[in-house]
Amino acid sequence: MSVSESKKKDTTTEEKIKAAAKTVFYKKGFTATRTRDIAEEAGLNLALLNYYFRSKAKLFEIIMVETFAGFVGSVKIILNDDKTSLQQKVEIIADRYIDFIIAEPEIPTFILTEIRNNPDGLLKRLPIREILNDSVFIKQFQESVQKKIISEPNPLHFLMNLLGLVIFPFIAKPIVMGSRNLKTEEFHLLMQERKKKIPIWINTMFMTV
Amino acid sequence: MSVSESKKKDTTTEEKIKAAAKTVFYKKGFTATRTRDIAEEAGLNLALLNYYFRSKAKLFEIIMVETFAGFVGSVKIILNDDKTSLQQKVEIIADRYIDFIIAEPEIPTFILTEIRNNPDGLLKRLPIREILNDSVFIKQFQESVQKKIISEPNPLHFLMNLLGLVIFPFIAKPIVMGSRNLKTEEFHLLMQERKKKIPIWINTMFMTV
DNA sequence: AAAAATTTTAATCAAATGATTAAATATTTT
DNA sequence: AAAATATTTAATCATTTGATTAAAATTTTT
Repeated sequence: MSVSESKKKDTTTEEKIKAAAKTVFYKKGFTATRTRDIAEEAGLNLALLNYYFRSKAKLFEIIMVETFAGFVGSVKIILNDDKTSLQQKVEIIADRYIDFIIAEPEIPTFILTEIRNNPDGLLKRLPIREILNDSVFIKQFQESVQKKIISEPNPLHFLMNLLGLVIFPFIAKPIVMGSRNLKTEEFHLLMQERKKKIPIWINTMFMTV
Repeated sequence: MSVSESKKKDTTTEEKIKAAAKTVFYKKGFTATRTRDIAEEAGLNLALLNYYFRSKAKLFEIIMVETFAGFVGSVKIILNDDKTSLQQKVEIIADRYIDFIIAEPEIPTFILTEIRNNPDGLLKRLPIREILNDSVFIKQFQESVQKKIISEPNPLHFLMNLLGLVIFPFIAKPIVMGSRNLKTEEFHLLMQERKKKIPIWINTMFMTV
């Protein structure tokens, strides 16, 4: 009573289901996960999924939007900070995203495969184009191109390269690890190295000075 | 009779099924494709799938191994050509792979997601580590490191960057296209540009001279 | 052409799976 | 504490889906 709003349990059933759904959906994708997997992961009765969320699709929808919005939203904030330079933005993105993906390694593949399965559904709701076009990043990029600080006029190449350098190794993780027999810890060290290297690489690729 | 070995039909039923299976498996992955999808795509009776291939899993297995072996095999040949320099290898990989993926745009995501679903199964059969370690590429790379032509000692960074620059834009294609409202043709032009740019980028990233 | 072998089809099965229901249990309100 | 409300459970349904079967059609062999 005194703690008023909080429930007895530290996590409510609804939260448990969402957490379990995230775990399973991230790992297996929508079609490959069975509602029973989620129930089991949560340690709950199957019927509760349909009691709290109306259907598997609805539950997935919620997880998907949250995940995707979080992922896009955090880049948006970084790209729109007018107190950081282009170079600093690259450093921040490399640093934050590598940490983020190490903590949630399934997310990149999850997002990419679910967009493949349903490209329109999500992309229409997330106005990526507007976010990008109106961003401080784009302004800074165009200025730098004009001042000939950057040699590549197309910001898409810049972003594809940056995100490719950050994200691709995680997507290809099993191959990367298999190609040199790495343990998880060694793989993570490699990725930590990249936090410092990626900004340098991007610099030498694009910056004329 | 005279044309001896060839059948009346230009494509046998078995081939039709395999072609249809490729199309559907590539687009949707193993779990999300129903055997009925494949039958429909092939314009054939469902029971034929089990007549020619024993099961969905067996059919998938065949497609998967062929695809993966083809993909890895072609890099293997390029990496082991002792008549080409490191720089030439980069040029060839960028050129060939971008053309290949434009022709078969679903393959990268297909391979990546299926490895995620079953990392051991395939990677154990494809000896990536051996292929890489025994390659001419690795020798050339180590020599270049010793001669201080290359600044980065770890070939994994080199390969991750190269393949990331080539493959990532295709994996993220819906996002890339959405981010600037590109038509497929414009996206392809972007990728064609990258054939020339990637070798230059890799050079400026890694080569000291 | 008849017989044998192969290929294809329609119908059906069995298991998996998303969803529902009605009853049981727990919690909150009165 | 009793009544009302909310949550949880076990059992079950209906659909989907991979697989099988027996018969029909086609092709090959004799």
